[in-house]
Amino acid sequence: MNSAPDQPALSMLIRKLESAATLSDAERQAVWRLPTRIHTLDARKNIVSEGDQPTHCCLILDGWACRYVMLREGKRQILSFHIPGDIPDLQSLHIPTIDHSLATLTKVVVAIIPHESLRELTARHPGLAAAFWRDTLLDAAVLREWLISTGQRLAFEHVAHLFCELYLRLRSVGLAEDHRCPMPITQTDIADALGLTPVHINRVLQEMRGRTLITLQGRMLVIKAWDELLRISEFDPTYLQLERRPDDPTPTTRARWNGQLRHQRPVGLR
Amino acid sequence: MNSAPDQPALSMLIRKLESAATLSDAERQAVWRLPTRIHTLDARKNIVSEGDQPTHCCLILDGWACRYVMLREGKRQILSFHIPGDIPDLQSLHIPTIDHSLATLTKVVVAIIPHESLRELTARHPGLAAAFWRDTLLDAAVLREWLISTGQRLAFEHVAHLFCELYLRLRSVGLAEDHRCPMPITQTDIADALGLTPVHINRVLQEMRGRTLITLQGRMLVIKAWDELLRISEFDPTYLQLERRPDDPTPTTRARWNGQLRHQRPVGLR
DNA sequence: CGCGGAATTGAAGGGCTTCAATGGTGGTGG
DNA sequence: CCACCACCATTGAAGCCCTTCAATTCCGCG
Repeated sequence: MNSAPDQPALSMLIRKLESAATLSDAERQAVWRLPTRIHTLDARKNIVSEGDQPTHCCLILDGWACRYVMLREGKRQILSFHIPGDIPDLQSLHIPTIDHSLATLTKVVVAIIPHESLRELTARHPGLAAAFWRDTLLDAAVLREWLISTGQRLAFEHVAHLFCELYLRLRSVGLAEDHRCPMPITQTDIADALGLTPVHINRVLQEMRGRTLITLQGRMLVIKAWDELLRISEFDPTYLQLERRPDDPTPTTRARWNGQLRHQRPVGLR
Repeated sequence: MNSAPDQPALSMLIRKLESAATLSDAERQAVWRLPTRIHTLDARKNIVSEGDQPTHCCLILDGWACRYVMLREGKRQILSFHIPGDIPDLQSLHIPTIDHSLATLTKVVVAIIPHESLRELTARHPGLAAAFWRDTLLDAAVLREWLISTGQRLAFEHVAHLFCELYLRLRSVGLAEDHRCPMPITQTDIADALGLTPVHINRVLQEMRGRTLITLQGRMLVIKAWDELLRISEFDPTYLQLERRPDDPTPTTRARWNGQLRHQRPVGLR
């Protein structure tokens, strides 16, 4: 682990914050003055552990990380995957004791920012506070979609949904294109994220390959049938709040059924 | 549906915000000046629908609500339950298009607050912005715990965990005591929240009654074996960030296994 | 008192798990 | 540069948790 001052970290942060709001010059410069330290971490090391009371947040500059908890009998639930541009522990700014662990999946480069500085920054600049707040809200939106998948989708649909999400998130930070993206995680990681077993994930991937939906080898995912994958997983990108591109799925045709299809009414609906 | 000016609504809001932070007099008075309108809604009506772009937030004053989405074939996933004191659509303040519906489960009384007023309030008072932000972070913490349950726990454990959570949340706003609380939802609602079928929920409840863990009748839950329910569900209240009481489970004895129990290391751990 | 939603029960089946073993592969060191 | 060795991926068989389908009973409410 080394540490040094840095600027690219802050330009990545500013790009992130400006993805939704437009920052004033004063705000941008205030971010620019944030003190950061760069750290490089090996793969599969905890960044923050459950029960910790962090004094810093970390901005991922390179590599993948994940939130997770361990349960009895060694069961692990991965709660989220994090890629460059993410601030996975931003919440620790307002919730002192962290209720899950944060760990690297690959070798990771992070920028460390003191809570103190972020508190001062957001207190002085409401626009920045809103931008950071929004970032944690998007994080929750992804979490909701994971709950939907885990609760309602079959393993095949769930894996498809995860791949769609990760591809779009990676593309939005310039790390994917042409339906190809890095996928530097194991089948066991995917299993623990989806609440399934590695054995079953393996069988699902076999079938995806067999149906020529994807290829996945050498830590690289290629989606060969994007539209099909979207359809199978009922993927609607609205929750990611990304700018749309020509070949993207149209948020207006959200593949969810808003009709009354159960024998009991589906909670209200008008 | 009726509507009228109100003050009890704001006192409930202030109590909520002060549960963590301490507000200054100026902040408290600023909240006090928020314009609110009171509405009464029938049971099982949508408050906000997926795709809407709300211009107001709603503070629940009485009754229960839930977030949910509909999937193909009439499948429904409930994403959260909401009780008095909650602001289930606070996120709409910074995420324009809502990606799920919000509906009443019982007859509900809400206070409606314009986004405009909340934006002005949080822009002027960073402490209040932080308090509202924190509220959405706690919401996400509950969501994470639901994902853990759905991904890793058996139906029996999952139901137990839900009951523990709801009891503590209700008690924290004065709506429960002595291990008894209202539970005005159907077994189908529980099933859709847990990603299970009503039939199976019914069987789980049968067994819970048979083992004298709970009684559940007339929309009232009585937990007859609190400690046992905590143990079974590996319930750790840390994520709720509530003040502790004498008979509460101790956050320090979090029942999660932080040892290395898998044949592959559980992501890091130093 | 009768209606409709909710709860309950039984039987059969399916998606996924568990257990156990084998095959593959990338990274490291000699 | 190649060989070794964890770790990861893959495969098969048996079993279980939960689902599906279909009645039937219970219960709150007008």
